[in-house]
Amino acid sequence: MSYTYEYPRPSLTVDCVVFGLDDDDLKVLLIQRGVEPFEGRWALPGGFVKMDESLEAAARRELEEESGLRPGHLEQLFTFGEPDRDPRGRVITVAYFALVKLSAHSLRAATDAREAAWFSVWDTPKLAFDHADILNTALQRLKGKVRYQPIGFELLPPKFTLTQLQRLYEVVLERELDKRNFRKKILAMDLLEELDEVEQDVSHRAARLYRFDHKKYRQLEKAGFNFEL
Amino acid sequence: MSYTYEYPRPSLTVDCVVFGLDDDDLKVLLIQRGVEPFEGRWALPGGFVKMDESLEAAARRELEEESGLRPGHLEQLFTFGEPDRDPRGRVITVAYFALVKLSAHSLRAATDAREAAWFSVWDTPKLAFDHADILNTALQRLKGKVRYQPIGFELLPPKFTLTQLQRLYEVVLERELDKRNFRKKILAMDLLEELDEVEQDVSHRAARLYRFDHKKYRQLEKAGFNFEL
DNA sequence: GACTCGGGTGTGCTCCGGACACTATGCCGG
DNA sequence: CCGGCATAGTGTCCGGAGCACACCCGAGTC
Repeated sequence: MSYTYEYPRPSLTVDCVVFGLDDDDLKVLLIQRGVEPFEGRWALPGGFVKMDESLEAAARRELEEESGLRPGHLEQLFTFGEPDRDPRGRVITVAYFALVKLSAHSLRAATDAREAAWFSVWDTPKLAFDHADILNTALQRLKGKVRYQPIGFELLPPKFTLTQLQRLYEVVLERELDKRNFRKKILAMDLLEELDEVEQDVSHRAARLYRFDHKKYRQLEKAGFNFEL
Repeated sequence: MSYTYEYPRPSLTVDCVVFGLDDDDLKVLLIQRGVEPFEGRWALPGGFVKMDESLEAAARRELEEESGLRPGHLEQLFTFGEPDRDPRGRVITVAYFALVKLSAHSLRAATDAREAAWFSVWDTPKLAFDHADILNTALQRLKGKVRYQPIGFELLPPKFTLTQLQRLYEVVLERELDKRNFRKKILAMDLLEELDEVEQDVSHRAARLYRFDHKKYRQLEKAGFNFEL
């Protein structure tokens, strides 16, 4: 089966930049390419868009196929379409930006035998295509967005301590925050549910656990409230 | 000449949402379609991407061809790719968002005889395809972006009064601002060059003219300064 | 020369953000 | 059992920014 058109057409792919948080390290999911071009190189997970699926559905599908992950947050990032970005010819890629709770998932072997692994975003191997640009763009987006939308919670386990939350912001924003001011501010928003539980298995005083209240956030959002840290 | 591929491929277009400011009204550029589908309907300017041009270049080219405009600001907005968004088949469109100084340009007749015209963004005719969604997305982007990046100046003539500038923000943000606070804030940024000129042909006291100092802005930007209104 | 229409200016109060250091609690090891 | 250690958890003060507010100015018109 083949397809013929009057004018040439580019290929269309999606690529996903998936972030996860591992204690004090921000990780990105990469897969090792099993075919040319860039065979053996690490790259962002992604692939071709099917003719009857939406772009976002394609991103979810590729991510599921290549890593087994189902992200808690997924949004379109940017479309990369420089004519020479792929040596095989004109390929446009719609990049997506995703967050997963690293604690909750273990990586499944990719279906097509390529390896998938988490890398620190500050120390990635050389990437295929223009994927370094894409990763960079995603990092900027994360940095910008985390401050005025409560998406950071998608990186943490459902129950977390305030210190974990603060660490998350410190890692993403690349600067230290004052503990008291941070707690004051985040608690004042009244978006965290204080649980009757504390963390387990620590060799010091255990911290209280909190949960993010999605329902309350949606209510406040409707009422014109703006999350801002 | 025809082109044959092993797998089906979508078509790729760009569409531009071009905003201009006409006194107290925010305008968007639309063109009237001369061919099916949606013949006679108004739509965003745009067209197919050539195989050897970048996405942004395609946006600029289409805009120039269909209206003669060269925008002062152009950035990628979002990529729309729902499978059914175009009745002719699968068409992905990369939407761009542009600002022009309406004062400086007159609309050239479109080369392909379709009509181009400015419409108030609050009162547009029914648009072709999903262009109403695209316009909406662009409006949100403009609203969000104008507050923390000095792109609003691209909508004003090179020399403008503070009242004009304030009106611009009021129109875009859809709320009134306090005159004194606005002036205090914008002047405190030290980004406006006060000229030795005043506006002409007004039947009341003439207001002083200012110019935006791009060079100074780039300096401050490098030094970590954040525009914010 | 009086009127009209926007232009242009300063102050005080309030609230928010940021700097800052000590006590509390639980575990561990000696 | 007691002391040490590691992190949890908490309140105050100060300065600057945001906001509300009202009057005189200058130019053109009639």
